Amino acid sequence: MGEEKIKEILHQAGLKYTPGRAALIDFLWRASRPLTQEEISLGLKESGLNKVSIYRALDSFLQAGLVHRLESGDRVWKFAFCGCGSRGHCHPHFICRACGKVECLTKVHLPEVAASAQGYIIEEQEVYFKGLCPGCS
Amino acid sequence: MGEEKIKEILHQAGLKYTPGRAALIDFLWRASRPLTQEEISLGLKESGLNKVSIYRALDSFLQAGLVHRLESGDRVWKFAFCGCGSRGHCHPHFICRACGKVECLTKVHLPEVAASAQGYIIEEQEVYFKGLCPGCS
DNA sequence: AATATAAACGCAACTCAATTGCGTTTAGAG
DNA sequence: CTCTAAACGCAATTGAGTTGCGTTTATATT
Repeated sequence: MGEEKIKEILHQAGLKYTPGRAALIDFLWRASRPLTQEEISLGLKESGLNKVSIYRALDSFLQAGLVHRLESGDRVWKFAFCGCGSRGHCHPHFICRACGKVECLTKVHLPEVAASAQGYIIEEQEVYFKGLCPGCS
Repeated sequence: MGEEKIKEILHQAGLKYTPGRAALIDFLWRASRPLTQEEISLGLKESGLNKVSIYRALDSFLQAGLVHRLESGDRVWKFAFCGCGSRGHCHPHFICRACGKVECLTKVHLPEVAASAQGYIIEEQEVYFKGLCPGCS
């Protein structure tokens, strides 16, 4: 992602531009799938961004709606850059039980579920498919 | 739940009948919603079942398909007794962002999603609705 | 009923992702 | 250039969940 675009995104979110955060956004954007802090740390090794700083940056991105955060069954947060803007997850995710990787199924259309039972206010919806990915099946 | 019924369930699962496990199954069955280990410990205080024993019993129940296990966004396992038999979750769950409680939406019908993209083998499906429950809205 | 044995249990110690505290550095507005 | 709040790094802490290990107990078999 271009530096100018990243500056614009951070500015619009009310966050400061720093080399670490720019590298983080670019890395998430290029991955185009949810990543753990560990995966991010490995990928940004040369940038030297601290583990705590990564978590804090991701938290502020989350609050600003720049990323989605999800658990995929192993009690580890995964973060994905997402430009859809909605607070709820805009697309389902596929979790491979063999390699553990998570993918965004941006092309899968989710039908509307009329779950507006009495008194329930539904703000977000998350859908997970679990099984084997093409590489593992 | 009756003692005979519990004995039958445990026997069918190849597990021994113990007072602790019987109390655990009955408690989960009466709750009819996913509970954390902490909630279970509080509810079974008088039974004195140890935290580790609860986790180990729940794990064996999980393997036997007697319970479902899910994460509801706070990195804490929740376990629910479920007689549906399927390994995948047979119904969606509602998570209240205010009180944190999770409910099984057994009455909500999930439409089939044709997500059988090339190479993906889908074994389970989990659907979460997040928002406010009747008590918190 | 007695015995054998594998499962279940309790306690203490451990793991590890995530968070907190705190002092230092830096971005960016004025 | 200066000032201030945001961002950062390091070390210590938290807490759900797990592991090791010795003891107890359910239950099948003699």
